[in-house]
Amino acid sequence: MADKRTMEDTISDKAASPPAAGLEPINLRMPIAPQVYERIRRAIITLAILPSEALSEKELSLQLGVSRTPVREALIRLADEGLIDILPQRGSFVAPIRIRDVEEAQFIRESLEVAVVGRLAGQCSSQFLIDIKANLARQELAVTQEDGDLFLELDEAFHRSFCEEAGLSKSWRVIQTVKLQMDRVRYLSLPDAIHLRTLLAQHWQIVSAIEQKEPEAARAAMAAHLQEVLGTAHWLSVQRADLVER
Amino acid sequence: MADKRTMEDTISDKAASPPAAGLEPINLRMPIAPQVYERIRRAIITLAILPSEALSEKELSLQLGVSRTPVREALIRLADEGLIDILPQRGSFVAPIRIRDVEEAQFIRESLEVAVVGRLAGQCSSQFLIDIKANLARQELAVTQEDGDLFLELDEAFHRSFCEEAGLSKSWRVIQTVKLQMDRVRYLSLPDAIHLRTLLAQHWQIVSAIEQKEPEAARAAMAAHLQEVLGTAHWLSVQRADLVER
DNA sequence: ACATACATACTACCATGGTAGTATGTCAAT
DNA sequence: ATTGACATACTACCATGGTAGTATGTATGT
Repeated sequence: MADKRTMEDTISDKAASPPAAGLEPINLRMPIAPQVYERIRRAIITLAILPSEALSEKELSLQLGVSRTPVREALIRLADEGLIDILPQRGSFVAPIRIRDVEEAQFIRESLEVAVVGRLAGQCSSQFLIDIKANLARQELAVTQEDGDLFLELDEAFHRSFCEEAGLSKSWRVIQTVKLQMDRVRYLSLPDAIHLRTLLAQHWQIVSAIEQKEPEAARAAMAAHLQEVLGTAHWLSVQRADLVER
Repeated sequence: MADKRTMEDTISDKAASPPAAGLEPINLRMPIAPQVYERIRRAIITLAILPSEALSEKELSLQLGVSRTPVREALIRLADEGLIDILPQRGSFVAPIRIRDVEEAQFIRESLEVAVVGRLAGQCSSQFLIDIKANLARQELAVTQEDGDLFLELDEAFHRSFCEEAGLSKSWRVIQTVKLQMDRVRYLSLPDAIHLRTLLAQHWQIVSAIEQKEPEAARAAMAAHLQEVLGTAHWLSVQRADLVER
């Protein structure tokens, strides 16, 4: 028992953890718990695991080829962040997409990120403007190539860079956490290329306002941009009522 | 082994978990992990455990009379919230009071709570105004009696009630989490009765602005109120440089 | 005096087994 | 058909032992 990471480098094929239903395998040479968290989070966000689906410590640990402890820790953290509902002694379940939760997540994110760009419009480095325009150029490409996943990645970096430039790393963590509630909605609306064009245009407006050093304009542009997701959420709540809980 | 909660109701005095250095004993009939979290959190906030002090899973589990598992889970959560630094394979330590972290926590809290009262000034129930004035009356008493702990408790309820009235429970959780970074500062400044009078006056201004349905006034009053803590933080960083890290 | 190897004593991390609690199906009694 | 008792199969929760990794003191070699 407890072989852990010894002799594991020898590529043993005995009990070579099953295909793992869409979960990529774990690297046993690095801290396991964060990897498990990341795998499950991605699976939920990309709807590889659907809302209300049951997750059990035991089953996940078998699929991932690790023990139940790191799985349990990952589930606790995901429950903290509202992606999972843990019912004591009953089971853990992927949280449904609650329209109410998406709205509040949006409120929190808007409050914070509007304040962040307000600061940035007052003072930011010229290098920051160069870097973020480079990012926007890549977003252009992603949109024309209709590469939704790439756009999502660049969008994440776009928003994160505001917090980084302002020296507000903890703020980004909060945003990132509440954003999880919207990410499933965003993922569902990805295929819509027209929608992506809209988002990109809004990104440009935000950057312009910052460059012109107009805090109020920047705040307004960011608020308008972030409120986009509310529209798609309501749209999905009728279009995909099977996934979204009113 | 693994006696858990069986035969534990018989008041056995064998190995009756030591005095526990200021940590109140655990009720083994209720979920243990949350209780452990709460005990350690309180001990850190009230500076019963000082910044940079080492915490070990094993020692805490012995003091509290529980196993290492719930202790470990509590420490992970506290690390998530920034009250503890976990250095893998080295140890866990109470996070120092970093002036930088206090400032960012203040930024996050202000951004959120200003937005909340802005909403409330637009629309709130009359019952809410009655309840919150009752709270303020009790705050008056706490101040005149110089009962700092009671004031802190009422202050917490005061701020929480805004989020509750607005139906923003998740927002309160975020505020509560970042507030942890300031709580140690607030705790240090408690004995100052004059300071408490100032805070109470600010509370009244906020409520008045809401009652008059003046969102901008309410936002400004809340912002001014929440910025108070920054002053005391900087004051403490020279007065108690032993506790506060610049 | 000053590096360098090594034993020792910690730590967090992970694996694993046992326990109470909950849901559900089965079957008898009404 | 309904209800209630009970066996069964789960679950999350907790206790505990083993492992690699890190720090530190202590000799040993230069």
